[in-house]
Amino acid sequence: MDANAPAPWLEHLNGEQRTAACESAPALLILAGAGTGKTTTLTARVADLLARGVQAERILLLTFTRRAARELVERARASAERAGWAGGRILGGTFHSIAHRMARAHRAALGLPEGFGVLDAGDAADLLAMIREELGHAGEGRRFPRAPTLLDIYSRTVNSQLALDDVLASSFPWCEGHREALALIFREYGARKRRMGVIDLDDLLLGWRALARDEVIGRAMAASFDHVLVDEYQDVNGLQVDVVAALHGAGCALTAVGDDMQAIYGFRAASARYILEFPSAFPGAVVRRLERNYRSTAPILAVANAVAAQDAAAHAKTLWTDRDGGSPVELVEPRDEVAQAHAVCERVLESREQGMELKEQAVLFRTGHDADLLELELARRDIPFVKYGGLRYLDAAHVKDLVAALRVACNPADEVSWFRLLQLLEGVGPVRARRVLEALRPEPGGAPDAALAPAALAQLPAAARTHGAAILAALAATRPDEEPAAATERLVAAVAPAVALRYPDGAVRVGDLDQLVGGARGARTIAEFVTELVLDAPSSSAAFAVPPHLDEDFLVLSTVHSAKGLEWEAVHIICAYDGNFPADMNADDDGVDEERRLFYVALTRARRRLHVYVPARFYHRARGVDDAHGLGQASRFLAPDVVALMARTRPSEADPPAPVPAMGDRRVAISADELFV
DNA sequence: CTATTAGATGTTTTT
DNA sequence: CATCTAATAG
Repeated sequence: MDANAPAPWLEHLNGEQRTAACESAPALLILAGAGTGKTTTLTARVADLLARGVQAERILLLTFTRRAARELVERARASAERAGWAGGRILGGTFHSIAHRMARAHRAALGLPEGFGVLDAGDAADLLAMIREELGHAGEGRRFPRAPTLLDIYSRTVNSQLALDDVLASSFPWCEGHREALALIFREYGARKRRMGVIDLDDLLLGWRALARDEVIGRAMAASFDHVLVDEYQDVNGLQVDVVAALHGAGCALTAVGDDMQAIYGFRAASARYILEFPSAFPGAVVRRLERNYRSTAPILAVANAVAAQDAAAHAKTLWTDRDGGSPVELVEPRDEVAQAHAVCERVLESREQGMELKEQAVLFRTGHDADLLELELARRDIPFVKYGGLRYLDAAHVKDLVAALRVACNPADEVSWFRLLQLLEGVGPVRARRVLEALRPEPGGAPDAALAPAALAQLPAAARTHGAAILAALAATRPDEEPAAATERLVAAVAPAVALRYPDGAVRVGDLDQLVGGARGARTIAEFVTELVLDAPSSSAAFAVPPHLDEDFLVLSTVHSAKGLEWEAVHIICAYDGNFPADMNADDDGVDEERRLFYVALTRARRRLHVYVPARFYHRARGVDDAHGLGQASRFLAPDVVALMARTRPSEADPPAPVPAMGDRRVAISADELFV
């Protein structure tokens, strides 16, 4: 490539970015600090590959989220098209979604039935809960890990590829006494999944690795790609590295991009170790660094660098910028979380007055919970917002109910979904659900069949028969290969009356379900639609303070984890007190290092304005219950040398005058009519 | 057998 | 607060 006349897709890159984008070594590691143009460089590299004649469909792009995949693929395609390239589709997605694709292509080799289902975390926990109960660990008086904890242990064991003993000793020492019982449960869990014809998220990775390592299949798989590019490599775990290594070993060129300072998924058995060991794991690998930051002002970078410097083990990698000026980072110390919510709102509105759209501002926090009070305050002030992270759409009980129906429709062997669906009916608990299920089996041990409704309905209490009959009829009428939207519509109609009855706010929930019908329109089969929901769960739809219109301006609320890879003009980091940030559940040395990186990620999301809030008092319980509170210590990451770089706003200044709610248009009902209906 | 209640308890982050 | 357990009412 002629350096004097760069190709159009390389024009806007600086020297270090261009070198990285055009590197032709078979293994390349790009160590890219926060805001150094990582995405730009990766995009340019893809465009460059296309220009050099690599076929689009022979490029595999692995990213951490679907959103990132879409963005990268679109940008790369756009710049390649501008350069006159046309045609071909880059294969891009998360490890899990690509793994699913591979599993579908090699279903038989993996011993999976047609239309096999993928359990999300909630389903997996339900299945584990079922086994836990059957094996008699439910009410035996002594403490035994609950289903979500069981899933944590299981998942961590699989993803770290360590023996159960080691995982228990290092991460779940309080469960060590249950070693045998746990092993038994996990074995049964595997057997049950096989019988039900389903796999979980971890199985997707296990399956892909098995395929990639197979003499014949793996070779064919690798032969279909020339280049594999992996984004956010600091957050891969051992399984994912195995997959990538297998492909590379069979001839695919490998590009990894990441920043060890931003490794924040240790709880998922990811480790920055893999990015640091990249050069020795892939001999001959070329390493390129990007250190010039284009995102943030100097004061923000200074704070971020000072926090990063607290990590003794981290690479000395100081970000620099030649942008001068910028307002100092503000450290706000409100009296308590109520005052914090006020302080955030004041600053958000002030920035908006100065022309900064709400969308250009974000509030970041350690846990979804941290934003509770703020959400109330935003709602009170009519400030629209969207919350990412925390509760997901798929976690809502009624959505799970419908998904259970969809799953049963394309896989009658899925007993966990049957179980859930049946308990939606009035007067049906675990015992009756089980009896109905037995009545639905054509023969003992066989898969339940919705067509056997008459016998099953006899097991239901009278009140549940109408709804039960409607649901079973809708299931019996549904074919697995049917148009997903039509099937979803029918099932929603059948399930809706039961949902409306089951939940206090039933009407709202039914409305939610109708929205799913629209979502089904894009998918080819029901099974595919459900899998899409699992692998790319829409983030909470319920978190709107005002009705959502996508073109409307709204403030972004997000966990730091969900904010990864994103940036805003102004960032507000709330609840930065010790015990929360770092979380004291993560207080061992490795844990604190990871929390520090998390804090670093939060700091480096900001372009021009950054505010860090440390409430002096915080409540142990969300609100109202009692007055128990702790005295907040500022996060240990806000060490004196860090604070010295910030502008402090003391409590008295941080506390706005007591809020005066607008009372002008309020109405208070004094009628007692509702008592006499 | 299920629904309802009271009381205890735990409690992140995500594909 | 949400979720689970145990005890009791229907």
